[in-house]
Amino acid sequence: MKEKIKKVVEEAIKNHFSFIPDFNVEIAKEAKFGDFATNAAMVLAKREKKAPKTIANVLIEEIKKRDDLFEKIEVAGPGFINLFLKKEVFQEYLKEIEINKNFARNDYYSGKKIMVEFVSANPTGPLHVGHGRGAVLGDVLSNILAASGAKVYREYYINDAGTQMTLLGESVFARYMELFKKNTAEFDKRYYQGEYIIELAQKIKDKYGSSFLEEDKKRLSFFTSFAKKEIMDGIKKDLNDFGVSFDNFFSEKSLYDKGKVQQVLLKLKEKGFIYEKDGAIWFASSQFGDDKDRVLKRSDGEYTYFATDIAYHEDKVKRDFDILIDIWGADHHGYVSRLEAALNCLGAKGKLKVLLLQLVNLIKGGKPLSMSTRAGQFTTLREVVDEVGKDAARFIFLTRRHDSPLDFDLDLAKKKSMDNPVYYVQYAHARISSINREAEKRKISLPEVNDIDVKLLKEDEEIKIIRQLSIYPDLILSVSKMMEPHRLTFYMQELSSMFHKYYNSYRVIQDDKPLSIARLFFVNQIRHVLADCLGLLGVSAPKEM
RNA sequence: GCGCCUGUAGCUCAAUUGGAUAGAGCAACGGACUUCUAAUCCGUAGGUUGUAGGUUCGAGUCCUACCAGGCGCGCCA
Repeated sequence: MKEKIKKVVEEAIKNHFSFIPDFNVEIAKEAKFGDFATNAAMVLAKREKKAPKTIANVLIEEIKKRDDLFEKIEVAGPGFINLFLKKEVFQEYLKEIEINKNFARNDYYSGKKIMVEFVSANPTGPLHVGHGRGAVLGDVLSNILAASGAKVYREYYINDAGTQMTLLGESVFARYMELFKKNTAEFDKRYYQGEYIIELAQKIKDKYGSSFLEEDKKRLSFFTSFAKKEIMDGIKKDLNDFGVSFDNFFSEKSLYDKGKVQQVLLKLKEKGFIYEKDGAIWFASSQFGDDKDRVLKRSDGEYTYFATDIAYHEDKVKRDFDILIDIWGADHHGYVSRLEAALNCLGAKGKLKVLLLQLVNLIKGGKPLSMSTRAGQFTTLREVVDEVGKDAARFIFLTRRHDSPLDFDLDLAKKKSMDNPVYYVQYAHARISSINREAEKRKISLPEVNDIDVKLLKEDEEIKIIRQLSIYPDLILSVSKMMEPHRLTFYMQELSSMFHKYYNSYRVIQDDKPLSIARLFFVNQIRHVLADCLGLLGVSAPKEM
């Protein structure tokens, strides 16, 4: 609806001025300011060197000439144009929601291929809550971009090469030896400490017995790959149970196996941005906006993580993606500029968009729980999901902007009351479903759309709710532009609140049958929007609670 | 020391991306179920938006400096 009004204003401007400025149409804060308001006149005022109110009056005349959407148009305050829509515009809008199943979709990213790379946790242990936040952000963002016409590809990058993997193998091996009482020394502090390492060792013992006690060159690589596969399977299961799926799991190791790392270094060298110093190989990233140059190959001959990451991102570019979205923990933010530098050098400037995730603090009994993967005292994603449920976990992860820290209150997430936003929203959906059941009981069913008398929906609350419904498509558009899915949860809380209020003041099913039908139709459009939005969030829309 | 993020009601957070009188929930108190689900709703209170300047018709939002907190600054990942 906002977009529609924006076009109307734009037409009016076109007719009188040679220039179309960047202006806003927004929902009015108060009833006396109408339904929507635009700042177009104020923005134009500067360029035209005229008073905003003069310009506003010109625009109003233009709008009135060509459109009959409006009941009243006024100039107010410093030069806002307040637009009062005719009630029937809103009333008719309900039919659009009902008929056009794609009413909340847009084509902003149409024709664009977008990769969203997220989670990408090292296969050295189970996912913790921080990964869960990234998983939901990536998953929902992907849904929204797809709703805006993009062809979205979800990928998980597996860091299955390098020292961490060796350490993982060694950790399991040490536990294995312990099971045979062969290792009297204390368990190395560098090793992964978690309980799951012992379980993996036990698994190997159960399956292969003592066959690894003898010295064997391939022994360690077996432990590494066994642990990696087991852990990765666990991660995939956790993600699956959390409603998060991927199109592809991309292996870092495969980059080495296919020689991609060497290739990309060669490419950078040909461009002349590689040099040797102190026995190491450096990339001149400072020439592309980074603070300083970075090492790609250490003096001991090992490639750095940065080197493989360049190779990986080059691979993404080659796969023809228009936009590359990476979701990282905020502790990696120092890494953004060097990767951007690399992509600039490779001719993919501006394609990368990194979203940084701040920490999740788990709160229980009013106190924070601390966590650290290495120390083995973390709360896993699975534990949280088992405790509060998938719906609550997903929803709460999206109640904050990604770059602000999130306090996740486990007690609150389980509470079945109005302070729990998940239930509040789901309850609205369930209540409408319940109204439907009551209607069915009384043999009231909805006729063809055109046989519904929407003019009966004339209460202020009804119009206000329809107005809120009408900006839902605009919300989807703006969320996909800004890449801020958390706005959806706020929108739904607001819409749910409006519905609950309405429910308490008006009866839907009653003696007046035409009115009952109109209102039944009305609340079901609320339900449609709630269900659509919950669907994008991957949260269920229950019919009863 | 340098860089990034954050700072809004007692608490947790919003604020349509520069718009009109900065809004919700929690916590406190009072009220509403013989009714389509009370997991709901209604009413009462709370503010120098960390501080000081600046930009303009207009600043919580943009710029500068400072204060406080978090994170990062390796030939680690």
